[in-house]
Amino acid sequence: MSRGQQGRTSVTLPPKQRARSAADKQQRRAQILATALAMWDDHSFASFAMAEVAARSGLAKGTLYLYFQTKEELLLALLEGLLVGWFDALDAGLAEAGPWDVERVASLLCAVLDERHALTRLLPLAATIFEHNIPLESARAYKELLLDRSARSAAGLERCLPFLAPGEGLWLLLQLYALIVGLGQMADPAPMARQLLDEERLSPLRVAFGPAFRRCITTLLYGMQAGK
Amino acid sequence: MSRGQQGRTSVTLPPKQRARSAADKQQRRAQILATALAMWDDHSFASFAMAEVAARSGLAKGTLYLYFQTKEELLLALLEGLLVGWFDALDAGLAEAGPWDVERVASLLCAVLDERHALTRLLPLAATIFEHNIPLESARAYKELLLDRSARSAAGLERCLPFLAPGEGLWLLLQLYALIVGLGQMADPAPMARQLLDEERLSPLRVAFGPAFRRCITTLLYGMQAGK
Amino acid sequence: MSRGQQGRTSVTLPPKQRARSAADKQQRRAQILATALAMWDDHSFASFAMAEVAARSGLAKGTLYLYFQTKEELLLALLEGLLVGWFDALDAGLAEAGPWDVERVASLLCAVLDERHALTRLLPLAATIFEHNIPLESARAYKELLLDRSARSAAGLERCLPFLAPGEGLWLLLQLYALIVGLGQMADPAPMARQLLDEERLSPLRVAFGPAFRRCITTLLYGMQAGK
Amino acid sequence: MSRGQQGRTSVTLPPKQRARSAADKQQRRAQILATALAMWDDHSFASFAMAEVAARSGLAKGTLYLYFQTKEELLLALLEGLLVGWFDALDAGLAEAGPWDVERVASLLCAVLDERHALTRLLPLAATIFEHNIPLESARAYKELLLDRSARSAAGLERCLPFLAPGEGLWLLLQLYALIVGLGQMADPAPMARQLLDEERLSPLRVAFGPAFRRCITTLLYGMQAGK
DNA sequence: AATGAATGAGGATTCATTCAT
DNA sequence: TATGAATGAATCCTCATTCAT
Repeated sequence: MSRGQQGRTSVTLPPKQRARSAADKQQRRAQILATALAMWDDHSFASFAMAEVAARSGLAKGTLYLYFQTKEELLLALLEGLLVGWFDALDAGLAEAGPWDVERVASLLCAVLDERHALTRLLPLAATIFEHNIPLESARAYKELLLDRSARSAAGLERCLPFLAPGEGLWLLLQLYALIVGLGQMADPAPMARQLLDEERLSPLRVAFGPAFRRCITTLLYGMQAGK
Repeated sequence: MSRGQQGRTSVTLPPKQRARSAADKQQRRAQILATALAMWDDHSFASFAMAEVAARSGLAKGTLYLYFQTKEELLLALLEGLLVGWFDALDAGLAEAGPWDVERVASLLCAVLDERHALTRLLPLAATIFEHNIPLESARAYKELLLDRSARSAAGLERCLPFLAPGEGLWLLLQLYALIVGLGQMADPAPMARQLLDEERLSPLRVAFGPAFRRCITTLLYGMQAGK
Repeated sequence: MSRGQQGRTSVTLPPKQRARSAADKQQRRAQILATALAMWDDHSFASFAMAEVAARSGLAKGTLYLYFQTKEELLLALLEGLLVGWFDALDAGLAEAGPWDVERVASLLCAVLDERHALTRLLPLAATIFEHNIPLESARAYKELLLDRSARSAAGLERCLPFLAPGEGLWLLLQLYALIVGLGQMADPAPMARQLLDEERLSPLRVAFGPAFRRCITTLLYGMQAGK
Repeated sequence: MSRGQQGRTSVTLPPKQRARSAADKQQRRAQILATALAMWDDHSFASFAMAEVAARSGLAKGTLYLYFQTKEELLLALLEGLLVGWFDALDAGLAEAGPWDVERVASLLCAVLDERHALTRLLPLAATIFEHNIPLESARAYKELLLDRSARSAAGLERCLPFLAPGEGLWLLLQLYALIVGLGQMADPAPMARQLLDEERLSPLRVAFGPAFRRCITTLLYGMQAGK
């Protein structure tokens, strides 16, 4: 009988307790990712330190390396988790009954991202991650996940927005990725940049992610519709 | 006869030769930036090492610091130079006589960026630079440059595209920045990512910057036009 | 049988062997300090390099930073250790039964310092250390240690030398610190200075720390006694 | 006719003007030393930068090296100047008619130092200077100066204080050097140390140079007198 | 004599990763 | 499985000094 079945009601495996069963290990992995997610809010890739992940997880540094081969693999796993959540929410939304118009789709796309602020900071990181040392297999798994889920959601979009030609759903998603990355970066400035933007003179450069994202999406959708 | 009187036609000041006049110094500075620009193609912010800039420039490490106080200041200067060139070309294009339609503006915007591939990799770096140690004044100078030139070009855009309401020119430019950053990141993958995208199965994720950028711009412009 | 059970009699932990227990770590720390102490003999603050400490300790540079946050903290720890030893010896000496006269106290003070030659070179360093980057807390801890131990020893001195008024014990110690620093500097010249002092003509400038210190102390004590 | 005789009333040679005559050169040297003296107040040996001396002098860095072979030689020259002034003042004071008692001599010694605060910060530096690269001849010149002037002043002291045995004058001076160094260091703490000493708890460690120096001298002199 | 651009050795510190326990 | 001490490569930046002009 595994420890996991001994009536332990807590969902979380106490740190420093050995994860013996596969389920325990999965849980530990998830805990590490949860810690990393929380940390990510106030860290850049460079300042995101494995030592701090370990400390915040209540684990030793070496233990992290039992679950993730490198720092990059850990961050990639984090990104995957967020993306899956995002796709799930999007697909669920698109599965609802119509009628769909541009505004409703825009609302859905914004709502789905709204709860996933970390994604806007993590998605641009993907490029940085891939510049570094990650196992080819992890990289391929990520790309395949991205493609498969994109294809599925693209189909949903094409279903809800009849003016989209075949293939335009995927193209729309690619544009969204670009906007998430680009607007995310502008809307989330480093402390010094934020300080500068607080100056009245520079205020026109301020960008609020939510409204800007919505405005972009809407414009894009109307543009695609008009293109017919 | 001094070197200065030899009608030196060469544009490049030989390394290790003292840059005495203001012009010489400007030239040396430009050389360093040119070296940095070339290096930037295969380096991330973290791997971009001052030692390598020096070595590639044929200069000593310390010499770099005569021209740029920090690594960040060097990279910010690089970005500024590219941006200024981009704005100049854009403004020059917009100054030509009309008639302007969406397609012509899109063509201009693409053409202007086409020769400035490095910009798509450097613009997203700005966020990283600002996270690090640069003098507040350098940061402010950059932001003000960005704002001033954006405002000027925005006016040009509003002149050429009558359907743009006041303020929409700047908004359009902000969208462009986001797209440059976002699409740039997707179109310029790290070596490992590129290798993966070469696999047939993942080919739908391939993005060619030029066409994608043009398609986005066109869609956005039609969308803004339709919004009237 | 683990290393820990082998009745390890050696006082020194072999370099590169992991210091696992708290005792091991304390020992490693002490080893580093011992290395630093030996090095200090032929180094100034500026030339005292962490790389050399590491090399001489048979450890990696990074390892030093597991035990001391900065170079300054290491040197401050070295100074603290020497001071504590000095105070301990002084207090032990003063605890012995009297009768105490000036000569006996002078003898004690000299004897106590005699075995701690490094102190005369390290005490003046304190000023330099404090000019640099150390945590405020480390600095305060040092100052409080110095004050507490000084106060305790001052009490001992006042007990043994009845002609000392309350407060004069501490004042005497402050004078001693000044003499240790000042005479220490004169008695321990740099190689070039030593070479010069070897010249017959300059011999009057030679100072032997021990006798000079004793002569100063004696004079001071007689002076304080006469002041009554 | 040298430029120096052309009725130039200013005592100072304008920076960047060539020093042609020997007198001009001497003047330029003196200017550099004056600048260095002013700088020394807020600099340690390490932070005392030749570049700043040059800038403050209105000269180029290279020019300094026409007058002083190394940074250390410059500082040694500065120390020599201060010492000579100190000895001059001391000898002048001792030349006045008696009667001399301990208090009057102490007053003289304090007064003579009082105007030369920089000396208390520079004298301890001598050791550091000699640890570095200075020409042997400069070093010997300094030592001989120190010895000669010490001998002369020692004679003056022995004349004024009849209880001093032959040789005790020089010994007294050596003690003074030690006290200047030692007390100087305690009385002139680095900013962080000063901040700590401002805390009430650590106030007993505060030392005011003037009173402390006087008290020490007095005690020493009474001690030497009593030793008869 | 004056300049100041160029030099380049040198040092502190960080942190992902390993591996002995 | 968990640990965490040890590693060591890697990087930015300083500054006394030189030397071509």
